[in-house]
Amino acid sequence: MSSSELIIKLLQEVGIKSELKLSSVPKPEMGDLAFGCFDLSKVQGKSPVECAKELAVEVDSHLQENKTYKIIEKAVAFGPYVNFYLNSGVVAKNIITDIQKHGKKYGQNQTGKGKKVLIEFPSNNTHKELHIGHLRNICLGNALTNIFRLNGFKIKPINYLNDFGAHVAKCLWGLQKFHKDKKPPKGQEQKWLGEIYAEASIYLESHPEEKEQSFEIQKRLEARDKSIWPLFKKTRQWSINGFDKVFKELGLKLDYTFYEQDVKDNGQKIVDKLLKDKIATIGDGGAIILDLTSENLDIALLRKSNGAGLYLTSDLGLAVAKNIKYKNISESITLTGSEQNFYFKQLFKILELAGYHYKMTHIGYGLVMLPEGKMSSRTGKVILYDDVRDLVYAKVLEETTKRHVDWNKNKIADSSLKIALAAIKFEFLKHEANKTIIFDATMATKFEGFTGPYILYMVARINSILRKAKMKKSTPHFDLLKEAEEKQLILLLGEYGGVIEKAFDNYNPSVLTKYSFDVAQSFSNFYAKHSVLNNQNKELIKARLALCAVTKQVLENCLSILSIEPVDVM
RNA sequence: GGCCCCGUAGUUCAAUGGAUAGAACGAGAACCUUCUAAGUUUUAGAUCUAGGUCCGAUUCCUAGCGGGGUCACCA
Repeated sequence: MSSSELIIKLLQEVGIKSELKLSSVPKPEMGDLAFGCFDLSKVQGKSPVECAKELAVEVDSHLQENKTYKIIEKAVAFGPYVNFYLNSGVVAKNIITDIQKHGKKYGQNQTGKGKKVLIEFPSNNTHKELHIGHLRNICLGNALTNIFRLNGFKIKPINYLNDFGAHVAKCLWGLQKFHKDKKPPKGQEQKWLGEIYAEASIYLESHPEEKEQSFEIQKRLEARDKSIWPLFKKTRQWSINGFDKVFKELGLKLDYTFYEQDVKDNGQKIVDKLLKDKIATIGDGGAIILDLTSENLDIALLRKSNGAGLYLTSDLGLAVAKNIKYKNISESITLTGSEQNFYFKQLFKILELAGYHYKMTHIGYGLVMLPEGKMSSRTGKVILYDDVRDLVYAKVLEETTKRHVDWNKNKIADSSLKIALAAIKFEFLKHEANKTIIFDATMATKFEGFTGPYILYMVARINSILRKAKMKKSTPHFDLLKEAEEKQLILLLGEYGGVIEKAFDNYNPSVLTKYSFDVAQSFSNFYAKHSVLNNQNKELIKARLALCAVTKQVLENCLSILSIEPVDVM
């Protein structure tokens, strides 16, 4: 039983019936856990301060009589709160042995046992660039996948590659018009296509009279016409190969990938059915629409007047495909930028009207903006993932080379890449999901303070201590861990399970970046004030080594959720 | 204009309706004969405005101001 569960039990025993929630305490000298007497004051009709005073006395005397609560030392009233002081030794023993026992599985729960969840991301487009918006998407998706898994869900990360829309036609049109006999640089095929797409897109904006040619290509594409199909297949594969490389680098492991060209026709069938059932109607100019104004969702366009499908058409087909591939889905999550929030409200409503009733969740994360404004491929103001990685990597490489003159080139490169990816991922995960990020390159190349490298550095320092310690493993005397910094660190390690639940409840991995930083900082405080190895007391060294090892375990668990790989030395 | 999201130190971000609003970067001042200075200590510095609900509001409600997104043949 955890210390907070025990306190709740204790409060129940003295007859508290209101909702029992404990909170943390602002300063360590004021105790370790607090119970606010606000609800109680309403029930008893006294002021919260008065209630706390009486309750503290009652609880404290109950404590002294009852020997089952040796983890709780005393209860003291502070204003409207009753604060509980925990016994350092018992707390240390409980938490440290719990972490030692469960290791990588420490803090997991079974909330989602038996439930199958799909999470769909990054849902990017072939023939287009991969920019830092996609990077945020992948970082969030990876972390959410891990968070769901730790909460007991069976979660399947799936991708939906949009390989069949107008963007493909635009790119192929540009390729034929401006680059007909050119070959892409080797290994850069995907990037090359993305550049051509941007070029064609900009060109067509200022030459609308030529748009017809791109529509023409799209028609041939949808008809799988022989004049365009081989070029489509070849370039599509370039994109897919390019994405796979990035996905692998970022640690994204997909369970399955759906392609728009495979699902679009099924989407058209659903539109036909909705029309037949008189749910959808024919609107202005002969397009097929669905009036959702009564739901405050305006009008959704299901099929163009020329018969061609839209993004929405394909998304209906995707739902069909998902339910064929995966049975008994309890929840389907889609992760996109927040500019699609409205679109997904419409889509989910239409799917409901079409007879789909599992839980559908759209997570719309905030846009990634540049200090000078919104990213836009039309004006060429886009920061590509590759460029950010190269920039951060170059900076880490410089630092690592300076610090480790004795390392060989491969070791420096390998370590630098891991640190660079840690810096990037952490940077993109530390903001709350629904908030806009203003991406500043100078911030991303700083590796101090609330950053990924700071966490890795603490893990590396712990590794260094553990390497130097040559002690036999034995059960330490946890009573020896009584310094304030030790106690604070241990209590923080005990909160890990609750943090995983919170991240899950809010679909928000940022609480984990914050928590891992708190743990790393708390360890750093301990490290600065107390030496682990330079000590007369062998038993104290053993106990502190155990604390170091479990701190490392919790930090590595956090990093693993964030899909960040630690380094042994840095 | 309708709808959605956001407004907190110079900057980037925290804070289940609760104790003195926390960090990081930047600026100023310290600390490497001491387990890795990518570290630690320390000084200055903030809740957009006006109402309301509440014992108590950064948090909830209303209005306004400011920023972003979105609103049928785009993805």
